[in-house]
Amino acid sequence: MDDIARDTGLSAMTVSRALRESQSVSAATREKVLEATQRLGYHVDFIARQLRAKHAFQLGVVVSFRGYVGHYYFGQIVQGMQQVLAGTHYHISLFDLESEDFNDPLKCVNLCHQRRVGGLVIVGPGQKERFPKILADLAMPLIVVGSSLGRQAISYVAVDNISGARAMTEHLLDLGHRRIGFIQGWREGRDSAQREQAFRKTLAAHKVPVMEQWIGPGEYETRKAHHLAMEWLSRPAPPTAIFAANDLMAYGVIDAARSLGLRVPEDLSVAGFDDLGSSADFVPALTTVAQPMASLGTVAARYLLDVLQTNGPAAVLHQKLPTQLQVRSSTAPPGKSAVAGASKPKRRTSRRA
Amino acid sequence: MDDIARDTGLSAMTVSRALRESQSVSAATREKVLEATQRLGYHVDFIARQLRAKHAFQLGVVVSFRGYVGHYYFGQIVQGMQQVLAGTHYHISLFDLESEDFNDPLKCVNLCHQRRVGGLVIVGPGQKERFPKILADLAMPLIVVGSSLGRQAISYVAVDNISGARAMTEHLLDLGHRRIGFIQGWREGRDSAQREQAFRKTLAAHKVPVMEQWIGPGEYETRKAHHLAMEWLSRPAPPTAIFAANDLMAYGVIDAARSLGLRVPEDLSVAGFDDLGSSADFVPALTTVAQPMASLGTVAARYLLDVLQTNGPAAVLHQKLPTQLQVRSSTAPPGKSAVAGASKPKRRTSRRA
DNA sequence: GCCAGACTTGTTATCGATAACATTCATGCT
DNA sequence: AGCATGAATGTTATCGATAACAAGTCTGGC
Repeated sequence: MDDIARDTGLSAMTVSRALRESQSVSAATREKVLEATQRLGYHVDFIARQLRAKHAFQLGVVVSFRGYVGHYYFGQIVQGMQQVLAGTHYHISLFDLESEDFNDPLKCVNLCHQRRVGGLVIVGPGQKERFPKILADLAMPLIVVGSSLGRQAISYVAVDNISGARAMTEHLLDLGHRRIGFIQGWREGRDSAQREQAFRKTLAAHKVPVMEQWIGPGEYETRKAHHLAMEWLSRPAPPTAIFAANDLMAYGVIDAARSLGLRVPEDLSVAGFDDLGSSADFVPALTTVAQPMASLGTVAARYLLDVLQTNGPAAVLHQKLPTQLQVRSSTAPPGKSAVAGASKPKRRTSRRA
Repeated sequence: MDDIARDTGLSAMTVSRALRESQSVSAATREKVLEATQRLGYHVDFIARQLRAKHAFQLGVVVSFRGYVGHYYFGQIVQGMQQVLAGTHYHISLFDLESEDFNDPLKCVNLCHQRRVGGLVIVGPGQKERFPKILADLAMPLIVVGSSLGRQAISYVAVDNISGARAMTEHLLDLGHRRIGFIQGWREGRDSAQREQAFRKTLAAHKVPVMEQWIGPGEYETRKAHHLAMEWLSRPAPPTAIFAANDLMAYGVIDAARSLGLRVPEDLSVAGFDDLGSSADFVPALTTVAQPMASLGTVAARYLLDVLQTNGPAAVLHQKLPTQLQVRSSTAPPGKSAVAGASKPKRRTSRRA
């Protein structure tokens, strides 16, 4: 600030230049300025810089606080973003979908302009329908994370549910399973539907019949999946494998199997989707499809930064990140005994962790 | 902006006033201004307002992205903060403990001044040692969330581990348990130590001997607790109840009991600490100590807002929030059979959810 | 009829950094 | 010598909102 200028006998302008540009300031002057800056403990005021630059060096993350911030994924995504932003001047600002009323495009625009947010990351399910219209009003780089939006002119980065579910289904088929159940997630979200479709198509491609009685809703909830699995497994001739649309439901299935005296994976193979942090430590360790959540954040942040730097017309990014099949201890070839039903008691063995 | 002023034939000042103050502007004028504001799609520029007000209407959340953002609690705390901030103009900005180098007090001050952060919320373990010094340099309201700092002149809000662990221990004693194990969390953190101390003291107060062989380290990890419980439970005369310092470890204990053919809670009572979202849905539903994580955020945000509004010298807040005992299905009076050991197979019953 | 006091609106200066333009000074060329 | 060139620095204006102060208007009371 002016103190530095006075201290060094220079003008504020020169100080400003010395602190930013490498050209057009003599080495001796820069030296002096830097020294004084250190000594007086000066630091640029971002707000003022932002006002002049019409730019706040901020990326907004729009998220449902009520429904999603407590979620495991949210932190992962933010962490991925931060990795990209660490080297830059950019920061992350959180916007609450509920309290800000992002349903109203006008308010949304207001807020972003008010805060001079450089770009927006929309996180979480259920946003896809309303954001197209908002974007039209919003001359702002924007990317939706976690939902694939189809062919719309909005950028998104999502996880490739289809290849992930296909890989898992093939894994179960390769093990020899032919009687496979599938537990669905939310009906509203596209993710679960894609996983289910991939499951069905992969079975069909391998000429394995799809058993409609073993496809049912679990809403991504442990408890609902538990109930469903109890039903399936306590009837005669139950499935030999169950593929749940997320890990939490897989936990529920495993628990149901146990309370019926079935061993996992000997009597029933169970597969999930997500690879939650706890899934590797679960007993038995869960076979699942790992979602690259941090990478979602990384890609989103990098995209916005790119767009902001080129400041040309924003290229639309439609990216699906590959999943990774994590084969652990909850899946195995089907045992002969399982066909007989669930009532027969078995000897219990300790499981590999 | 000026457009509004021109449109309404008023001065920018009057427009500014009409949009903020309820006094000192005539109703007719305000009407006109608001109408024009709507029509022209105007919105105040926060950056400019901030520059003038020397104040950014932001609370910084300092958190270890690497270690804590993915954690379940983080979202809860942020959610709690947002509840308080929803009615205000304040927003949440995230600062990464790692990439910002908050170890260096100078850099920390710089950053906060640069961003004009109004107050700081420090989240996560392990901050207590270094922040005192930083605070001295930092003329900024600050509160540490989740760690009790003892008698230092830094505000904190934390969970009352001691009363929580005492309540749980008394619950187990009330049920009739006398052979109770305890699984510790991280050695470094104070939380686990406090829970353990409360456990020991409560036993002592009830003249129940503390069994050192049934107190062991679990590091808050499911798997480690699983191993430890396997060891304890496969020996003769095992404990009839195990109190784990967090829920994840309780899951591990329940799993260990099951793989040894023990029923929970009939043969072994298991208690946790945290009340994770999944714990109520776990089968059996977990008896645990609920931590008011969202309240931590709420209290922290409210404290900072208070301090910022009074702008007098900040009163130091040392608050411990009460926990709540959640009695569910994983604890019960000790069965007679448990004393005999773990090898005898039992009939399996379905459990209450 | 005139003025105190309340009410409403306008003017100027400011927050701090910096873009755009102006100025100074030294060097090298004809 | 005289002037063009360019490097280094200084001046002014600006981003947009608003605090502080100024001024104008209206009311009622003497």
